[in-house]
Amino acid sequence: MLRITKQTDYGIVLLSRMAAEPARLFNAPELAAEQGLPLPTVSKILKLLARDGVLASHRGVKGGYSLSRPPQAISVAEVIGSLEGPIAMTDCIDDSPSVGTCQQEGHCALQANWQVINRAVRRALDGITLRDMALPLPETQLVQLGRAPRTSPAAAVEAAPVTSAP
Amino acid sequence: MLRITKQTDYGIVLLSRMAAEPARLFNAPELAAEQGLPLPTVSKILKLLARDGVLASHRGVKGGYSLSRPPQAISVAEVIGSLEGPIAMTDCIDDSPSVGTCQQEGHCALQANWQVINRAVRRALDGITLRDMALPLPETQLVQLGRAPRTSPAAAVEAAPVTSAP
DNA sequence: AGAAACAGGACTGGATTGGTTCTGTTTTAT
DNA sequence: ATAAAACAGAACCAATCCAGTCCTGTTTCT
Repeated sequence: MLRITKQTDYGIVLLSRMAAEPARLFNAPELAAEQGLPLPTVSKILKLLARDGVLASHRGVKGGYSLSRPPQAISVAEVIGSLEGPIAMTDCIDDSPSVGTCQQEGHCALQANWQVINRAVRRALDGITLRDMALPLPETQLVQLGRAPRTSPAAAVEAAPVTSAP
Repeated sequence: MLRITKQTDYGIVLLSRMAAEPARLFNAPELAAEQGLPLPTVSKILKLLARDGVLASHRGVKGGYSLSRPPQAISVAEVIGSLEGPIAMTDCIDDSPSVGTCQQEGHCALQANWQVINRAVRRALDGITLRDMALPLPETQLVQLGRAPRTSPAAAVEAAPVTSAP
């Protein structure tokens, strides 16, 4: 339905993994190997997330990335916004509420409509946080389910009350 | 944030216009001229919407398209689904609830996560109908606002209760 | 000092989209 | 009956965008 770039897809994967151990420091090679993704791509994604304040970066030989905030304080909307760019659903719509800067007259009379749609989608995505995406179970219980703890299972997320915004 | 193709953008524009006069029959050249869009593109979009049952088509020299249902019975989700294709937000996710057909092991453990996101977005878009997008005012009142009735204003949509799903 | 990691670019092959065009088929009007 | 107007469906090309890589810094730990 609505398309998302692979970058964003990977980003959610990586962040979901990190949200499972929110305090830990991860570095790019480690995450790339663990998730089976190419290192340059992982690196690129993490850089973007760090630039936009989703991740905190630590340079140097023992450096890496960590979540800048607790998982429940990072929304999927913010992640998508970071990786997908601030491009709204259609060209001339931005976050700016100033209407009337567009050339296409008859067409852009619908700006307000798209803002309504955008707002509804954003609200939906704001209601989902990394805590909902991460495994809500400690690793010991994961092993009980017969899964290796190196993957981010997200098995019980199905029943998470994600749509009930706070 | 979430990207939408220009086709879908135009589609919403056209349908919003049509929703202002739900019973009327519009033909492609007319809509193209009125909205200032190229005819072949408009034609293509209307064809897609007709194929998926959003529009009813009437062939012949006095033919054209009309909404297949009242505006409040056509959701933005359906329109986007028709024009954007049934492609979910990420590759391996479809409407089918059958999980486990994907190759990428560690990666696609997050299927359930994306389904949560998809469902939230879909619910948000399901709550917005063409009635919300169309001008809720008759043309007489539009003229009072100093606008020519040939454009779809969507001025008062701002306050529409779109996010309160039924 | 050297190695390991992040920062920030530029760059390229490939996929996707935007938009057009062409050949039908149906219906109305002359 | 025939021509014109409109939809149906498919093929097609150019331009854009994305995925993924690579390169040159800069920072920090050993």
